[in-house]
Amino acid sequence: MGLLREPASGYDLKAVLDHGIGHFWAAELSQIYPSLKRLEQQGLLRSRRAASKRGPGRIVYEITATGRKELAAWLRNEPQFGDMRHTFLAQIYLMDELKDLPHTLKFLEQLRSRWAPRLEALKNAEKEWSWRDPGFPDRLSLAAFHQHLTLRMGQHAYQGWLTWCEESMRRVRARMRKENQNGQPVSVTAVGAHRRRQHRAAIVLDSGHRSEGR
Amino acid sequence: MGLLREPASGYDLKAVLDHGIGHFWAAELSQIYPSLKRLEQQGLLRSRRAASKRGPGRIVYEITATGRKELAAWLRNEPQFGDMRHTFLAQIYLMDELKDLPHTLKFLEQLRSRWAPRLEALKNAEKEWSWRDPGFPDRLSLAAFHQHLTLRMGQHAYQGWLTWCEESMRRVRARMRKENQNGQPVSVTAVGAHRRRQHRAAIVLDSGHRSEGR
DNA sequence: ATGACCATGTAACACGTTACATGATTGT
DNA sequence: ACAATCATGTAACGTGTTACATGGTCAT
Repeated sequence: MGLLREPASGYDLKAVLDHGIGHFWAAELSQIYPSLKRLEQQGLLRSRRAASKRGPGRIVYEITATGRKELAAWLRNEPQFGDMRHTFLAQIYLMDELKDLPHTLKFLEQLRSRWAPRLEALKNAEKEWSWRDPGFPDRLSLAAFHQHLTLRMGQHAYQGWLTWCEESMRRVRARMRKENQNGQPVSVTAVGAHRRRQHRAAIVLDSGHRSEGR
Repeated sequence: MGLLREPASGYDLKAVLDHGIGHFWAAELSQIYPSLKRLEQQGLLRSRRAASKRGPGRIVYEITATGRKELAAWLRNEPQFGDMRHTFLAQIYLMDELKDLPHTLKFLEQLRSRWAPRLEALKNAEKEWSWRDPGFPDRLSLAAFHQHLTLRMGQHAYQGWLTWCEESMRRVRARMRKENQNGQPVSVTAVGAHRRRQHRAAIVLDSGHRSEGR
């Protein structure tokens, strides 16, 4: 709920989630539909039937007064931080196991080629917005203003990651050059040996071998 | 698994997760222990008993040859991206509902005061590392090199978020000034008056009500 | 003696995903 | 005819969290 201050069906919601705010929230239809039903039963949403051009009848939900109260209370809560379990970082963390810097480099390139287009997409979204909205950056409606804040967050996040990617790729390349010159692997100090004993947990394998994270 | 290239107990693992690499991976003991057992049964880990100064006997696990093969295979997979469900962004996205820019500002301050110390912690970790390791940035062991990459990622990520925080706070303040000039209502909220109920109110659907993200 | 830390585990529950199931309409 | 899109749902499964259960050692 919360997206339902304007009426929408479960299907609509999925579209918003995928295209509008995909960079910080996602959900599957199989999760959305039961949730809508439960929230309606709790009196936080109300629904009505509506026709549809193609396909079966839609069920359009909207937030109730009670729902708004709940929503406001939730918004006044302290910020809630998710768990950020960045699997690809765990992969890099352990990637020395492969002793294969070219692979590390390739891996970083893959990260870049995922994020770069997403950053572009967010920038384009902003640009298009600025065209169609006359009071773009400074005279947005309150709702649009808050939405724009989250859009900017996405940009800063992707930008940071991409900067890191470039830095890392430079460093990996430098290290590869050095290895080639010496003809020797570089390892001098076993950092893990003194204080920074860092091990990597079972969790990595628990997460299974799925190749794509959305 | 994967952290177990050097032997460690479940308890050790938890400590590493919390202190060493908390910025991209977390797990609870109640998840770790069963996982270790299962992975041992699958032949990916082996265990032995060990004494402990305080408390009961430890069970120390270590990766097997089979486990290393699995690990290498996993590392050669494509990067796996988690879902990044940033609840706090959803809160901001919907925060226009409150019509209370001072609250938005306070919220952003809370974000900053969470991230700023974490960025500092990562910078300090790097600085201490540079002291105790003579070949710090350029002559690290292969393992340490990869670990350092992930450390840098944490820094870039927090840095990006903080930059966004500052930008956003500037914009919110500017908007507040403008509202004051125009004589438009700046909703006055009794800051202390709200009870901080734990809410399962959920933004879009029902994201739970965890108050802290680690 | 009290609390902090070491150390291992189980049970119930919440959450999310994939796969399955159904069926209409529109464009090629 | 076939694929894509609209539209709603259920079932099985896997993973992760909280709460519960147990008990030893060390410092104050």
